[in-house]
Amino acid sequence: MSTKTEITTTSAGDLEDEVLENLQALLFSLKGQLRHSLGEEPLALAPMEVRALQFFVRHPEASQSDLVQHSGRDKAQIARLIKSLLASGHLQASPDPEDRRSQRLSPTPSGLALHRQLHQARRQALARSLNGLDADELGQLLGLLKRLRSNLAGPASSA
Amino acid sequence: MSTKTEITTTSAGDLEDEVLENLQALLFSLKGQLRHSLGEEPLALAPMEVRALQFFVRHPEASQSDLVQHSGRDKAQIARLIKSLLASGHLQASPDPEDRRSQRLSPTPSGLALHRQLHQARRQALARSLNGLDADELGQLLGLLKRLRSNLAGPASSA
DNA sequence: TGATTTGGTTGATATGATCAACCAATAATC
DNA sequence: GATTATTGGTTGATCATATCAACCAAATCA
Repeated sequence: MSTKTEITTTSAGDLEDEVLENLQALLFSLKGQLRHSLGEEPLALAPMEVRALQFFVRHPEASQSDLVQHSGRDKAQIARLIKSLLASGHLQASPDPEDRRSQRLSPTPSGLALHRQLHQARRQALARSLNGLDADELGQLLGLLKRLRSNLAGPASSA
Repeated sequence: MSTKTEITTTSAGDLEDEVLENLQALLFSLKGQLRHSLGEEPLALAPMEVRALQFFVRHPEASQSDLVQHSGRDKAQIARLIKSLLASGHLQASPDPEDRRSQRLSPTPSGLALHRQLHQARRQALARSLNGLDADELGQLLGLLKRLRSNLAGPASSA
């Protein structure tokens, strides 16, 4: 496997650049692969809806703002995702007894069923990309990714 | 499959799931960080335009379809990116002597200058996320990412 | 009580991405 | 050489993702 990519003509920082590009390319491919595994037939849910649903499967009775915090996404986006999931009947809402502004969200049976199905398919796609990695390497990868994330988690520099 | 490590607490696939989520979250944060580093002031170029420009800095005189192949993106998207870069004067086109349908694209001086500037800022953002990783770990990460990518590179299963 | 914060909604808009239809030049075939 | 298929590129339509700002009403603080 002579990944002689290039003759390290310039500076060492190019390695870092490569990390970025590989991350981007990998996620792009993975996205395609997911779509492929999940939806030969037109899938009912957009990817972000799937992820939102997943969150409420894992954290039933959570609120909308819980998801906002957990995901870091804009609350407007989350609001629309949830609206759509409620409309499609994959999520159900019950009033929060402690705060009348807010609702507690949980998957409906059909939401759960769909989630299980999607989960399966996602595993397949994922497994394909992780093919050939042993547990050690998987752990390494995960550890590295988490470190990168935590490096960024702090204050946004001057903000 | 080498299903030798079945003893895990929940199921082994959860680790894989975590990889996906960390990838997605990392790239999301990185995107935000990039925007932060690059454009306190409203940046002239959209992220994908930056990447397209980068390609032609690295491969001057390449054609539009070269970028399509290299990036795996839809040719319509590429066409619009290039159109915009030509309009903003960061790319210039010269006719391909061997094929009158196609043009050879290169960065203009201003394109080059902008690219250098963006490259700097990107390095900063990137450096932040890679903070604390030594060369070894960086190499590991890169190697792992490339392996994942190549796992997906093949034919899309049955399609 | 009034001021501020918080949970959520909505509108506007930019970007990213995909699909399909199409044109013109080229390459392939007979 | 005429016919056909392929290729490089363009355009339109449409969807998904994302961000920002304005806003409302319930909740909390002072």
